[in-house]
Amino acid sequence: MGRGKTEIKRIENPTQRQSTFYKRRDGLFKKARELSVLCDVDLLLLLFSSSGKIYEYHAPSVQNVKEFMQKYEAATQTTILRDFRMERNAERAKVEKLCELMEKELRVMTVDGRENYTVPSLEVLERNLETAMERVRKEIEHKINEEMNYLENMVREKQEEGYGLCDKLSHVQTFNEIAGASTSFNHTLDLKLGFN
Amino acid sequence: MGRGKTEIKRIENPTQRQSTFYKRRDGLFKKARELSVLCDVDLLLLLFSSSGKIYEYHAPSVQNVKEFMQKYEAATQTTILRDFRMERNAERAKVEKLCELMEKELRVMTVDGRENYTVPSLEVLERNLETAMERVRKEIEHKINEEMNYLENMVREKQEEGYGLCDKLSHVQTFNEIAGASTSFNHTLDLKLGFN
DNA sequence: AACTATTTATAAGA
DNA sequence: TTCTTATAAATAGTT
Repeated sequence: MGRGKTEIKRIENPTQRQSTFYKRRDGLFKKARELSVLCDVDLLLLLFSSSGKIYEYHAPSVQNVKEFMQKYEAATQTTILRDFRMERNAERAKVEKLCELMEKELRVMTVDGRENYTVPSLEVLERNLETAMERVRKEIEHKINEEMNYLENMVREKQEEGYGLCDKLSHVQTFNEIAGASTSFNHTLDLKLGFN
Repeated sequence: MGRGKTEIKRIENPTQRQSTFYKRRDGLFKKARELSVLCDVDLLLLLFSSSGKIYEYHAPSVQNVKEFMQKYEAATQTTILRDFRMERNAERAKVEKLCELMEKELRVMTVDGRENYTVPSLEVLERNLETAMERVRKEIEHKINEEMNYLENMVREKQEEGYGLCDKLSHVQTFNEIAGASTSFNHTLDLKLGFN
């Protein structure tokens, strides 16, 4: 229609293309609306102009694009949305399996009633528990040693402070009472703190 | 167009509606194709006839409906597909947290080096391990008792079979050698099987 | 599905 | 983008 027949191929002149786009876009949307109304048709029309602008029409019976796409998916058995669900379900299954394994391991470790043990598995468990117990005891020993060291260092520091104090004292003493008392003072401090 | 103006409202006559549907559907698809080709437009047209049949057209530049919807989603910042992803991510986070907790519990239970224990927590762990160990030993005892009982029953059954055999034997004996031998025979059998 | 009178869409020009 | 208008295209009513 119009003053000359047009071949259906890309219009290279950008101005002309843009002009044609406006006219035909409006025409298409009008036709879409008429069809959906006249013939009771659920219809979705989405388009991006070459400049990237988006235009959409959906039939009055269609609430929104998402709803329409869900209907489309259901009708075509395709995977517009479903593959996300499948992906998710696969992931969930994998994770559930992992959880189950960990749960079971925990149940076994804590020897609750629900597990069905065999004598050999119980013996393995007993050995594992013994190993764990050993580790715990070593760890406790280690921690206590650590604390001891820390306390020792504390005491040493205090002791050094003490020495400084004693030096001062001995200094004072050498002036007041003549030397010899400071070393024995330090020895008694060592004994009180439990070092030797 | 056509021999009379048509008001744009639902055609109530089903035959006429169906006829109009075919004609206008073809027209719409043709217009859609022409627009997408002439003006270099990404376009998707989906429709359901009132009978539920689905028809679709997408521009040559569009590979498939899913691809187009992803573009649409990106352009509109809406959530046709994304809410599934969000849902999935939320779920994943929840599950990961649970896994982490269980992993940690397992690490604590097995006393591996990565955990940072305090002395009181180690003492709690030691007590738990002791409890578990007790349970394991009780379970072993229980299992062994179960097995013992099973074996005892087996033996008792065998013994009863043995009695049956002896009865038959004694019956034969009474005919062949006169009564008296069968009871002593059974006593020796009892002794061989270890009962008394 | 096909025909065709008539309406409608739109190409070119402003 | 929008209007105009000559003309091409679509289609309503009919067969």
